Amino acid sequence: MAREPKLRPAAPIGIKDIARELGISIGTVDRALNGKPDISAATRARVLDLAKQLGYTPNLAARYLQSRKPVRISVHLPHRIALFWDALRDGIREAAAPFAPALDVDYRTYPCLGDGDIPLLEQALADGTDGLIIAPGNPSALAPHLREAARRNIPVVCVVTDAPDSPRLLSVSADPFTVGAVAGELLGRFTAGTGQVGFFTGWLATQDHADKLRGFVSSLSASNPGLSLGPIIEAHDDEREAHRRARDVLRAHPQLKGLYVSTVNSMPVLRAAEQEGRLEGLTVVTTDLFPELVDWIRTGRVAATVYQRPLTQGRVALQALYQFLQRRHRMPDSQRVVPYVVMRSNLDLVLERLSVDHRSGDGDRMVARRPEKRPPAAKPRPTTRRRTNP
Amino acid sequence: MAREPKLRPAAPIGIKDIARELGISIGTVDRALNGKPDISAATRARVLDLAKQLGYTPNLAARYLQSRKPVRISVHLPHRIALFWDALRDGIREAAAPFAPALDVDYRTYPCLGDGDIPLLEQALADGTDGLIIAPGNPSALAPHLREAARRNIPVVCVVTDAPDSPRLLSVSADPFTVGAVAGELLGRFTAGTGQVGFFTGWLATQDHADKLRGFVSSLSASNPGLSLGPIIEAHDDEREAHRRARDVLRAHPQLKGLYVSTVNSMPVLRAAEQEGRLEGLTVVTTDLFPELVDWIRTGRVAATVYQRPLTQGRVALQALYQFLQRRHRMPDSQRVVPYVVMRSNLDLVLERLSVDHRSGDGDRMVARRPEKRPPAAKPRPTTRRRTNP
DNA sequence: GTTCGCTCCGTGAACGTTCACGGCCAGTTT
DNA sequence: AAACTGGCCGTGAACGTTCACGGAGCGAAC
Repeated sequence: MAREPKLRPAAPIGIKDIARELGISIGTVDRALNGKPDISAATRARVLDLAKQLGYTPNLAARYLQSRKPVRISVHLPHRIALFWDALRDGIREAAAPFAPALDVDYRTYPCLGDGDIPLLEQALADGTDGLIIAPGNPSALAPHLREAARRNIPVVCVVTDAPDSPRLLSVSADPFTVGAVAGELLGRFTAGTGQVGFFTGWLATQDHADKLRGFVSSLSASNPGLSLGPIIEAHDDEREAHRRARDVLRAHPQLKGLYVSTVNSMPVLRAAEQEGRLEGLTVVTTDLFPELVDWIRTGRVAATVYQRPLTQGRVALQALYQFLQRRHRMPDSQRVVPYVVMRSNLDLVLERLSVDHRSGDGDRMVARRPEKRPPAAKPRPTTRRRTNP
Repeated sequence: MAREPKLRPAAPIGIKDIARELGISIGTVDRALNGKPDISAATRARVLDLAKQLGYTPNLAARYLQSRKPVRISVHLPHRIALFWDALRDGIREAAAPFAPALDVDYRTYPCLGDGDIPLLEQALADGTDGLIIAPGNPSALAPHLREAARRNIPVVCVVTDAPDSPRLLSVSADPFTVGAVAGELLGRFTAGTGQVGFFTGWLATQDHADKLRGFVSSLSASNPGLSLGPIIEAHDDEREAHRRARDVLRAHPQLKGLYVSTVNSMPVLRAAEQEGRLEGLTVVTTDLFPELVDWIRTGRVAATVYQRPLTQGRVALQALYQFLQRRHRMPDSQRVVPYVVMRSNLDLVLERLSVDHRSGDGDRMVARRPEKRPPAAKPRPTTRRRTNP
């Protein structure tokens, strides 16, 4: 354990080792390994065999040094809701940075989920790209193009949403069932007594939203037998509709104990509850995080929000894709991100992490907006320190 | 937007561009840039100037290709508590994998936090290492060695614990104040009515534990004015002592409403509560996650646990260190990881992530132990899918 | 004046790949 | 028989660095 001169990994075997062993030239080995023409099937097989047997792994440094074209990854994401998708793009950017300049990511944006992604995908396939990161809004319409990508050996990673019936390398998402289940458990444990809770969603026909509802139901009464699911409201991503329906529902259910707003934009519902003077008696849990919500959490009007961590989703997606492109490493085909439970006590920490990722850009997205007004639960200050245990 | 042949980044300038510009040889430029001897101060300055002016960045691929010695990072972590530190090591391993074989991590283990790390550090400095990841158990005793490392330009990253008064590149930790605050908020919101809650810790003299207490206090009554902090128990990381003290405290405080166990090993306290028949009336929040705890959460006997995410801490630490070693990129000197709130509803998802990281090894750490007995809240099954919104 | 030593600098060979080029040998066409 | 074709393969130059070697210049010691 003391000296041990850290024995060299015995010079990993390279292309020329294979050539020497087989008595052929390195050019031929190159052709065999990279699936190029101008080589007989027999020698190709021999090379491939020996390469596998010897455990050959290409030296990526040398490869990049030679043909200095970087790996190209196309990222196709919607514009709306900007805050969410921008964070996702940031996560990708952050994860891609260490690999520059061997990796070249280009971002393309289309207006709205499921609307305009197909032409972009066609174009990327035409222009030639090495890998794709997309958010399939309409999996069935996308399917033929994904099959085409698979045929051409272009790996595709799905983020946030999934296209489970199409060929794709893997999908990254905050498991919607768990997101709903966490919201249900929080609401169940936060709310004392008996009664009903309301569930706001976008479209129930949407897979993700339906999963959230199932998760929510599965844990709500398990956590608090006194609670049951009351009204289920589809807001259709429309501010005015959401506000109107929220108001109506609150009036129709004066006994409502809690709300789970699972749509991206929870503000209309929150404002309606406030205007109806119902906030006192309601426990509210929302989804995701945006500037307007920060203050509601800080003041406790929203008890908690379940954050789907777009930044992390982006990072995981890019890393998985790049690892596959470089060394054909294949991860489990469903990477599920653990959602954050964000409450008043950890809000600042979450926001800190969010703003940190903006060294390169605009910088003022979530945090700067609300300076240091409410002292966010006393900053830690140094005291005596001795030893520490996790 | 359509054609755009993705203009090449105009061939990043290299060592020979500088040489040509200055009318000297690449060997000299190399000596200047890498601080080697055998070069006059004048030419060195000229080269350094021009390099900065031209924005020269070394081609890492070429560098690695040539002098194929990898970057060496030494990781010094305790053995106990194995589960926690092993997970941390796994996080490092996982993050280091993409950079192999240009990165060579060697792990050294000492028995217990703060006990035996110093000789290891001395040895690593003597053997020559490019960077260090450590968990400073006793910052003041470590200080001179950290200064020595700084003098030799060897960057040091602290994980889990910190040595804020010594020079170090940065520290990664789950902010203990927030960990305590989250526990306090959960306990406050989970517990109805009025009364006292107990706080179990290791040593209050420990910085981290004291911070957790402060965080806990700051959010407990803010979340539930009816609750106040009752007994504070130091268990000194001793199973028997913890069990005995827990029993005594429970008997002395028959009205206790809740418990927060902030020590690594919460089992003695939990078992004492069970034996005393007090579990029904107690809301229990713990810290971190280990196999024995899984069942307690699943059955609801433990309401939630605040998980400090050693895996993520390891990943962040390694990435920060490697980025600094390669390109001198410097991140904020305090990387704070957002702790997970783990409850019954997301327990399986967290465990899934944990077990996934064991492709390479033993594999059966947390998950395999408890197969599929209790159906963990209905797996999602496919239904109709149309479009999706985050 | 030769030898030695020292400082500073240029030279060229690696490192593991990729790729364009050209060569050889079969078989087929003029 | 010469010329052409196409399949298969070897050759060698790059890619941007690092590093060992050696040489030019210059002053000091013999």
